[in-house]
Amino acid sequence: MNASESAETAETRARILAEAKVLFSRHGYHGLSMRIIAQAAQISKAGLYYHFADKEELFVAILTSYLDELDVLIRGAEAEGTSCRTRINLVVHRILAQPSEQRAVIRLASQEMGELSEAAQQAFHKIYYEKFIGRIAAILQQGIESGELRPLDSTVATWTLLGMMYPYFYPSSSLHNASTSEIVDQLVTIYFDGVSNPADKASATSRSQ
Amino acid sequence: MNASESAETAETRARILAEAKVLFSRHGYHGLSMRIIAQAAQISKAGLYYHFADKEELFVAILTSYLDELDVLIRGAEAEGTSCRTRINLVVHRILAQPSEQRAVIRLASQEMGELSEAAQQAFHKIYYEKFIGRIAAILQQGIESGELRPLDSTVATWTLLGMMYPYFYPSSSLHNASTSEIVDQLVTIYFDGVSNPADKASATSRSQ
DNA sequence: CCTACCGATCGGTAGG
DNA sequence: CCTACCGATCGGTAGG
Repeated sequence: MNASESAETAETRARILAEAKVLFSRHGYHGLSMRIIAQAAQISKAGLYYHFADKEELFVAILTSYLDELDVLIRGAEAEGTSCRTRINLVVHRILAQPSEQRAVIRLASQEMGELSEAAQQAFHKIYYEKFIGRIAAILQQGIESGELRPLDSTVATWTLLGMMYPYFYPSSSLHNASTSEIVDQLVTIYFDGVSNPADKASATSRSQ
Repeated sequence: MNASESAETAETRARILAEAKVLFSRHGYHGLSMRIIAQAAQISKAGLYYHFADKEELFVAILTSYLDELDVLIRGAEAEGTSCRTRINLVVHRILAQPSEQRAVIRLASQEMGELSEAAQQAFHKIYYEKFIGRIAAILQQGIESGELRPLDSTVATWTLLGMMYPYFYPSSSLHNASTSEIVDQLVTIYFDGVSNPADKASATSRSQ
């Protein structure tokens, strides 16, 4: 009977996390109250506090759980891809293939990190870099070292790539319905080849300005 | 005396807008209270409501005032630049040359638009596209039509460019101290030429995957 | 003693 | 523009 009680507990906890993830992504940290979360998870507010010590702990649980998913996703892409470009291509395609509530957590993290306590901020910042940012940067750095990419600052290269994905991290954008594989291809191609027409001389001229 | 009263009123209003802009950028719409804004602007909370009907009106005033700045900035770049690339280059350089509190308003707008009332949302969305997004898209569309850019979706091209700038729209990022002209050059070059090494065959191979 | 909560209410603060 | 407040709701906790 203990086992079934624990299973119910885990189920409730998972339901809270799932509901809160969607709502936090939509309204931000301060824009969402514990009352609303409790309502959505069909539980009392006090019940919420049985599972999570406070609002911050619940919020951080959402972020870290998603980072674990990203960790798996990136490991898979690293293993399957051979070149820097194929690996990045796989990572971008797979992240943008996720349901928008999932990938919206990336924006949520960078957006609301500053609202957390100093301790939570530092702890989260660490795993954020270990499991996500640092991994992307490492793939790009390898590409720079192997000569596959031009010699540029890997930090700039990383943030530029993540930035390009950013518009797709919003929950209710018109872009989402359209985030098909073709659009993702366009995005990755812009990153790796740029938007200039190679057959055009004007772009090469204006480039030196 | 009316004139001097108006001048003082305008001064107070400007002080409120300046303080609130910084604080909203740091804490988001719901993360900042009218009490804190009043404190920062050295005014009573009721005094705040003398100048702005409610929180939303103050918030929207910050956004629209910045959009007017962007309007001037983009007009200037359109007039000075000749090619698509030079014009975009000017726009990006000038936006990222602004103090971080200024350009942070762009992120603030896209981030918190959903928290506004339906009416404010629609009104703001309109001028947001008229003065900013639509203008960038038009410059890129010209580049596509003239053959300077590859034939791609101008919406995707626009959001990709804005996304690349996004990391620099955060107020307290380590990237800001480093947003020198050189880094902006790297960013624009990635956009127009991509990150791949032209002398490398592997990137061309993996591209067709 | 445990678990998985509930109804009610705490001290403070929100926008107005 | 201020002092003095309001209805409601905030995050969090009491005993059972």
